[in-house]
This record gives sequence, structure tokens and C-alpha cells, in this order.
Amino acid sequence: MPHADSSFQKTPAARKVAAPKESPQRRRRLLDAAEELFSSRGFYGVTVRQVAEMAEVDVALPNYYFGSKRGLFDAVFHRRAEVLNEARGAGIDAVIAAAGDGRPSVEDILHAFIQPVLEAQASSDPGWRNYCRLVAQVNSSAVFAEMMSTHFDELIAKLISALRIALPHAKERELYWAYHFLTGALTLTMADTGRIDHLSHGLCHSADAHDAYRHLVTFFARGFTAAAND
Amino acid sequence: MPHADSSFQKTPAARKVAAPKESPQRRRRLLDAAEELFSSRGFYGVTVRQVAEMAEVDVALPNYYFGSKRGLFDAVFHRRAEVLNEARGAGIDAVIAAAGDGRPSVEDILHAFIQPVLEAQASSDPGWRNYCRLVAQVNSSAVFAEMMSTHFDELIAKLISALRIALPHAKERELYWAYHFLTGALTLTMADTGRIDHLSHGLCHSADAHDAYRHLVTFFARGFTAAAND
DNA sequence: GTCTATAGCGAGATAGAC
DNA sequence: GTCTATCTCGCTATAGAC
Repeated sequence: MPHADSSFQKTPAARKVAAPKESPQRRRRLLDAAEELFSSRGFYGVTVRQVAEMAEVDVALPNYYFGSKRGLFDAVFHRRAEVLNEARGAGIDAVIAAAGDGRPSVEDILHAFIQPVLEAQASSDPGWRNYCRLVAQVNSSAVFAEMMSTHFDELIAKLISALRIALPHAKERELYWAYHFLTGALTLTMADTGRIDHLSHGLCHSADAHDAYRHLVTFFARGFTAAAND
Repeated sequence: MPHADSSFQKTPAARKVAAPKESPQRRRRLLDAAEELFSSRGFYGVTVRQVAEMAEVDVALPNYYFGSKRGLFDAVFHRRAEVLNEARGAGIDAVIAAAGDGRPSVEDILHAFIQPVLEAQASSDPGWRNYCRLVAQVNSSAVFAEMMSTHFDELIAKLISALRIALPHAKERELYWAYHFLTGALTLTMADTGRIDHLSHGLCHSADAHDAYRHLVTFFARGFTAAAND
């Protein structure tokens, strides 16, 4: 007699609620906590125990979900890179399309490249601000630099191509050097260390991302244009 | 009878060699090893045991000489900061003095500010190259950012003062933003991650510090001058 | 999927012999 | 000043109960 097994007394709905539990939320909370901690102390300065504690999950779960500490780090870096790349790439495409057969403006191209980063840093979601700081740290590190290539080289190639259309007489080397300076300035801005506030005695606020990025676009649009005449 | 104690048979010169042993050399080797390791893996990514091993000294000596791992880190950062600041500050002073009552050129000022860093990075002493990478990492880190203030704020104030003389009509805010972009570009160059080589398919070489810094000075001299007209 | 318990290791620092 | 030995702690990762 296939009978009174207690599990048969649960309704399907009740079983469904209990079974997968809150796994997706926990995964997300782990990524958020890891993002915050890694962004301020780097890969080696954070322990999986700290991440688990901040995410309010068991210490074993980071390894269960992501395989290893490094797997967690990679997952954090990957998550928002995709979102950012999609927005930045689409923006550049739109600027080129809008120009038709003419030349797109350098300023419009840089704006498209930079604007999604600005929005990330000005976002009310602290996760995006943490992510910006994480990227800044990875970009200055020798050991993790290959992560930048993996995630951002395609987008950068698109930026350079667009600038080549806008500045057809520019030498390739000048374009790359100018890009190098741009990315240095951009990532330091993303690092948001508060140093500009301090140095300028409060005249400049790193918290005002809009102000920072407006200056950034203006400054480098001129710089690219001037460098193209060398 | 004050007699045949074996130590009395050593000449004073021999005693001198044996007594303080090789302490100064060991201190130096520790700083060099720590510099190399910290510059590539950061503070948390290095152990005192690794430093001791690379310096070929006992594991207890880093703590004996520097008190703690953090003390060692600070000592590494401090050692060359002084040398660099002295050279950069003197260079700026010389440019202002040479201009007399006239205006010094922006390009000369930036050259004085940047040139000693170039020499450090192009140096045959690998310690200087490691130090540049270390500064780049510290500058992008939120937790260690106060080390930058402690060691470099005075020099930066001198740079800004000099630029104020060269560009008397520039708004303060524009000067500080331009400085912010300059330091981002400079520190990324110091990080020497090899990314520009890769991105430019070999057109630009981060190993060629002279080329990098020549572009840097030209690019930012124009940038400061243009920003001063805003 | 979750959690307890622990394996296995290596960290930073120091006491005390020399 | 140097080195041996060790204390104490916390780490990453996993085996196995639930």
C-alpha cells in the first residue's frame, strides 16, 4: 500500500517553495558582498569568510556556487562588464550611424564611450560604484591586467575605429597614445579615491560624477583632435 | 694574566668586519625584495616569508628591522619617494627661477614634474621600475590612498602654483581637473602593464619610456593651456 | 542546497638560545 | 644581530550529515 508518506501531504506549491529555497538571491548577495570587499581591498585582501559573513550566508556557499575564491572574483568582474560593454558599444554605433557618410564628432564618440561609466558611478546602486573602483584597481595591477584585455579589448577596438573615422588624418600611434592617457584618466576617476577633493580644497568633488565626466569629455576631445594634427 | 683569549688575536679590522655583520646590506636587500613583490601582487598578496626568501635572509629579520609587515611596506614606499620628490621639486623651482619675472612655459613645468619619473622608469635599476608600479597600484587603491597624500601633496601643491604662474587666467577648478587627468595618465604609464603594446599591435611600446613621456608632456601641455581658456 | 565540522596548511609575530 | 622553534590564529577548501 503506497500510503501515508509524509511528503505526499505537501501540496505541489508548498514543495516548490521549499525546494530551490532562496538560491538565486544568495548568489546575488554573494556577488554584491564580494564586489564591495574586493573593490576596496583587492583579491588578496579579502577572505571568503568575510564575503560569506557580509552576504549573510554560510561560509561553504561561495565555494559551492563559484568553485573557488578566484571563481568568485571572476564572476564579480564578469557580471557588470557585459552590461557596460553593451551600452558603450551601442552608443558608439549610434553616433556613427547618425553621422551617415559624414564624420562623427570626436566629442560625441567620447561621450558614448564614457557616458555609461558615468551613469554607473552616479548610480544610486552602490554596487555599480563598487564595480567602478574594482575595475580601476584591476587596471593598475600587473597580475590581473589580462582580465582587462579579456573583457574590454573588443570595445576599445570599436572606439579606435570610430575615432579613425572622425579623425582620418590622425596617425595610428597618436591615437593609441591619446587613448592610453584617456583610459588612465578615466580609471583614476572611477577609482574615486577622494584625492581630487582633498587636493583642490573642496573645489572639485569626485562625488559629482557628472562634473568629472563633463570635464573629461571636453579635455580629451580637444586632446584627440590636437594629437591628430601631429 | 690577560692572555691568549682567541679574540685578542684578531686584528681590529677583522673584528670590524665580523661584528655588525652585513646588517645594512640585508636591510637593503629586504627593501628591494619587498619592492619587487609588493609592486606586482600588492600588500596583501605578499607574505613576509616570501620577502625574506627572495632577500635570502632569515624569516625573523623583516619584523626585526621594520617592526611589522606594514612597517616594511611603508619603508619601501618612503625610501624612493624622498629621492623622487627632491628631484621633481628642484626641477620646478629651476623652471620658475629661469623665467624670472616672466611666465614659465607650461611644457617646461610639466617636463620638470614628469622627467624624474621617466628616468626612474627607464633606469637600469629594476628597483626603480618596480617602485613606479608600486606607486601606480597604491594610487588606485582606496585603502592606501592616504599614503599618496602623505608623500606627494606638497610636491603637487608646488606644481599647481607653478602652473598658476604660467596660466594666470586659468580657473582653479580647471587646473585641478586637468591635474587629475594628468596624474591618471601618468600613473597608468607608471603601472607599465603592457596593455598599450597589446592594444596598438606593437605600434606603441610601454618599454620605451622616453616615447611615452614625450607624448605625455606634449598632450597635457596643450590640455592645460586649452583648459585655462575655459 | 545547506550547513557542520574539520582537514591541511601557511600566515604574522615573538621568545629565547646563541 | 641572527636564527630556531613555536605560538596562535585564520585561511581555502571539502567531506559528509541533513
